[in-house]
Amino acid sequence: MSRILPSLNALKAFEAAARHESFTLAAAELNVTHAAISRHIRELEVWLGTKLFVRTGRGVELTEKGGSYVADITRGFDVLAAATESVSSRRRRRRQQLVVSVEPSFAALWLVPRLGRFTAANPEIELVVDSSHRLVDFARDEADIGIRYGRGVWPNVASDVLTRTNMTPVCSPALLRARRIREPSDLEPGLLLQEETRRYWYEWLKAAGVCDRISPEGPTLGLHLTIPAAEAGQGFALADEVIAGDALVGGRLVKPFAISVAEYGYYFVRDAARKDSKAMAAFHAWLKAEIDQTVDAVRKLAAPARRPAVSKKKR
Amino acid sequence: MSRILPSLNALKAFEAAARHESFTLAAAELNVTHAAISRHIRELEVWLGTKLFVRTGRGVELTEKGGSYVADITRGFDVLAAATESVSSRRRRRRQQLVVSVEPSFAALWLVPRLGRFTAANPEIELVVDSSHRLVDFARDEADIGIRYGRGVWPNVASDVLTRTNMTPVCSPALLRARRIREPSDLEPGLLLQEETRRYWYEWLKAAGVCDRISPEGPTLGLHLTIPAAEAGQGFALADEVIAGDALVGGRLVKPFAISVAEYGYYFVRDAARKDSKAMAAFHAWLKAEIDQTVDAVRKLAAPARRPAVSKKKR
DNA sequence: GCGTCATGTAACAAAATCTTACGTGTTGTG
DNA sequence: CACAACACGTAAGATTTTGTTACATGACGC
Repeated sequence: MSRILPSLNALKAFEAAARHESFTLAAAELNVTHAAISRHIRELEVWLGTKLFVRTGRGVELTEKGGSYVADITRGFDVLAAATESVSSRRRRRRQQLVVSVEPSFAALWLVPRLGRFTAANPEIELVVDSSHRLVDFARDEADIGIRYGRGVWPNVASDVLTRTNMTPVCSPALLRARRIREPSDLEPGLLLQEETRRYWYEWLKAAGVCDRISPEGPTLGLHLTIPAAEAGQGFALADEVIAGDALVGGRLVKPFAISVAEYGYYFVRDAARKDSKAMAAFHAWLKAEIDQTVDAVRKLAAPARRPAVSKKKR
Repeated sequence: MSRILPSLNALKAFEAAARHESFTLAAAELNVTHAAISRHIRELEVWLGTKLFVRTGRGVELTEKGGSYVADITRGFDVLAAATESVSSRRRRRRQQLVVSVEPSFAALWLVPRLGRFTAANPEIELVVDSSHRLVDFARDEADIGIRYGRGVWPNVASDVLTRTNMTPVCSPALLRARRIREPSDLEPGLLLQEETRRYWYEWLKAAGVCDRISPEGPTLGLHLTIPAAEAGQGFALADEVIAGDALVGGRLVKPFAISVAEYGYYFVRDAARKDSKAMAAFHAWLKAEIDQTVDAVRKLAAPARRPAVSKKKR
């Protein structure tokens, strides 16, 4: 049989774009920009003399021919992949290790429940989660990247915002009903669950206009405990859409007030002097998508004003 | 399924090398140098962590794993190719046209009988054979390339030697026996079949040391007729291993003398100012291989001293 | 013993692919 | 209805991948 094939890289791009019906998502999966996918698809369509996608408003849909083509080439790629997997003797040892330094609360409450999705999509990357309170020192630590909560400006590192957050108290619905709390001034100091630092509570109480009258006096727990404690009805925890996202969406926590401190966010932190590996880029893309999904889900619960998406800094 | 694949270009290189069990032949098929194939194979072996070939003395053999891998990926490529062929609406119109200017004799006696092999291997190239006696003028003619017989030095064109040849008389075995011809001086002038020019006969007769006594007086035919006439026993035609190759190998013609003029050859002629297209490169590679095959077959009939292979000029 | 052949590979060149930056049109939201 | 956000399109330049050249090495044939 004649073996005329277009660029196989273009075929990969097409298969991913067809599966997602999105150039943007295909780009994220293949760790390239949407421009690269767009270019591959265009050239493939010219080469074949066949339209593969119809460009709808903000997206694309497969044409009939595109649909049958992707069904067929998917089988071809599956055959190649199965053959490759069965002959490869170093596939596991080929796995790249990626050491991620995260705060324990973020690890426990958000990252670890989601890691299965990352590792399933990226079996070639061996993720190592390094729980640490302190900012990673890339010159000394083993970590490749860090995820940190804060203002995003730290010395000697580059940081990309993953999402900006609104820091506000959360509590269980039962506690809210039982204590008849309607205003910040209704808060009882002994119910304000504390982390290691009072700083954040002071900031919020000030934003609420009650910092001169109320000071947190609840038990001091780690953040990874304040949220479950709040879920158990033991008080109010300061939290944000990410860290409390699952509990908020699940109805185990609610936000009693609209007042929030919008100054902090989650940041993807890396060594400014170092080129991103493919694994780092893959993790970053996955992480961003997952965090965005969490935040969107929370923001749909009660519609506060939409905040503009923060554009990505240069890598 | 996990979809981890090595470089698909490397897979293509591997498949061709495995099919030929030769990096050199795979390179010719894919229009690259053997170095590119070697590099792809090495990187594929590293990536997989598996040896695909055993390097024997002057060649390679597939390992067991290599053999099963190529069997599997060939199916994958076949699926991709079949899918591509069924969806493509412009495959024929995608065919590149390649206009080749050749001398009528070469066309009739050598090229046309072989063209099927080229077009079968390169269905995407539409070959146009332009028979012409004169050297192609690339500024005026439609031709992309030319094939010419001569010394290889022409103005305004670049030429690559396809093969150097030995010009010598050929005749049918029956004629040889009937006329008891053992020496050049035994030749009868009326049996020396002529083309448009006597030049070549004079050169050969001089090399044979009989030019002062013998002059060609046979009928004047075109070269595309002198060979069949010689096959029919009507006389001696001046020919070479290429043009008379099929008849020599088939036993319809023989070379009565070892004396030959080695000054001429077949040349691949192209516009020096123009970059080769893939089609041109493909045709050149195919042509060279076919001509070499013809010449080798003739030279095996009666083993004259091996002539050194002429190295390829810079493209 | 020497010439030829096939593969190996470093260094450099060429081609392919990707990114950036901006544009365009559609959609969603206030 | 206006404006912000989103997804795709594409030119120009940057980066990566692939190919070529030139030479090396070892095996094979004469």
